[in-house]
Amino acid sequence: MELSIPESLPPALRDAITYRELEAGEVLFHQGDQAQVIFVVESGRLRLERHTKEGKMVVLQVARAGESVAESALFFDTYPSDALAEVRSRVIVYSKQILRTALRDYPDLAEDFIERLVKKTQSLASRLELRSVRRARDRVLHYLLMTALPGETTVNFDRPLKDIASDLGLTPEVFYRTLARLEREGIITRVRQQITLNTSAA
Amino acid sequence: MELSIPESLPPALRDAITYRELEAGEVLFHQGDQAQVIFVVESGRLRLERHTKEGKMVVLQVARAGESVAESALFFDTYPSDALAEVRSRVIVYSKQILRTALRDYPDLAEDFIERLVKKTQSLASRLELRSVRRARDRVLHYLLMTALPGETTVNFDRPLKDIASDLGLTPEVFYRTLARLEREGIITRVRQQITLNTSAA
DNA sequence: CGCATAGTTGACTACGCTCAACCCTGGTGG
DNA sequence: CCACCAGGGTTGAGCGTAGTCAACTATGCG
Repeated sequence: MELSIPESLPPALRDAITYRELEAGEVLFHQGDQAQVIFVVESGRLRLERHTKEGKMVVLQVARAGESVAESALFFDTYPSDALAEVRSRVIVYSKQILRTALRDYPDLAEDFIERLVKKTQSLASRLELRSVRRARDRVLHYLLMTALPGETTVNFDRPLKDIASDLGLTPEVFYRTLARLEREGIITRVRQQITLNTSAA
Repeated sequence: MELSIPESLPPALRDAITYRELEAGEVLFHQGDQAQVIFVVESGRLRLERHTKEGKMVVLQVARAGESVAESALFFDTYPSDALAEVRSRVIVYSKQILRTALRDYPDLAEDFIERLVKKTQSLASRLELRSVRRARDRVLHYLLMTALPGETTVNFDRPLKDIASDLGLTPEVFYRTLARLEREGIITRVRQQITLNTSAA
């Protein structure tokens, strides 16, 4: 029983599901909006971001197919961030009240939900760790190492580099420069949107 | 039924509880240690921190009485961070297997656990947002605003300022300087470990 | 073909880090 | 009771590096 697989869900919850299509760039919800529902990405890609009064922006999550979004709505009345589609996307919409009931009635579902949340906290903790690395060069390397699948040395980007830069908390200029420098130093090799780590990375 | 209140727990879980006392500075677990148990702080204060290879450190959480620690052990085999007591502390120790069973058997408990996790993700997201503010002055103000209880304008620190600085991702020197500057500008007032925001903060 | 957006590079600036010196406090022991 | 010490707190000076602004090229996409 998994939140992301409607067919696996109990009837009460399955029947309450609706869907929503989003064009690239379309906003799903805004920070502060009343939160009655939570979402799972069915296809495409959503970006959750927070904006500070000074105009700074942080990417909290990039949600791809199967990932859930706005679980915090279960315990809060409003959404804590903005969410928008980076590409044309389709999301599954779950009623908050019905989901809460289902979580109580179906231990499998609750377990799946808890696992999602635990992984989300892990992911956020990793990003926080990444941000603590000050030098752009080190941060980029750290990022590449954590992003490359275990055993792999190649990272493929399906989004513009400037978006990756903002994930990293760097300006695009600094990110480009840093990649160029790492390539000049022979530490990485770039082919289009694909980056390979050359040295035997620890 | 709350994880942090042993008396409220079902017998199977309540009987499996043990306790551990920690001196100030004592380590509860290290990053990478085998994770068989999770914890709730009964008294005192724990700090969870991650260390990068380059020697940088990030504080992931400061856990006080009632807060849970290392929930991720439920789904991972090892602890993802170090945990140590900042002051003499006492923690409740829960067996991971028994807790998992209890979460399936007791919806109230699962609900409490989910709520804890949701709040933790919120808290991590807030720290990430804080880190995205670059200027020390703005970051400190942001921090003071988010730390002051709603409606209040005063923040009391029960830990050394240098620890707060590291929470903020600033060196102690920069933090001291920034506080001094804000005080000179009349924006805050300091009395010992207590800081008051003067202006009508938005 | 033209426009929008991503990517790239240079030059300058701002600001946080580092190192270093010093003060102040509380605690310890002679 | 004082001397000493350790740690937190504070301030100064100089450096390194990420940010910013700006100009330009490359790459789609209508």
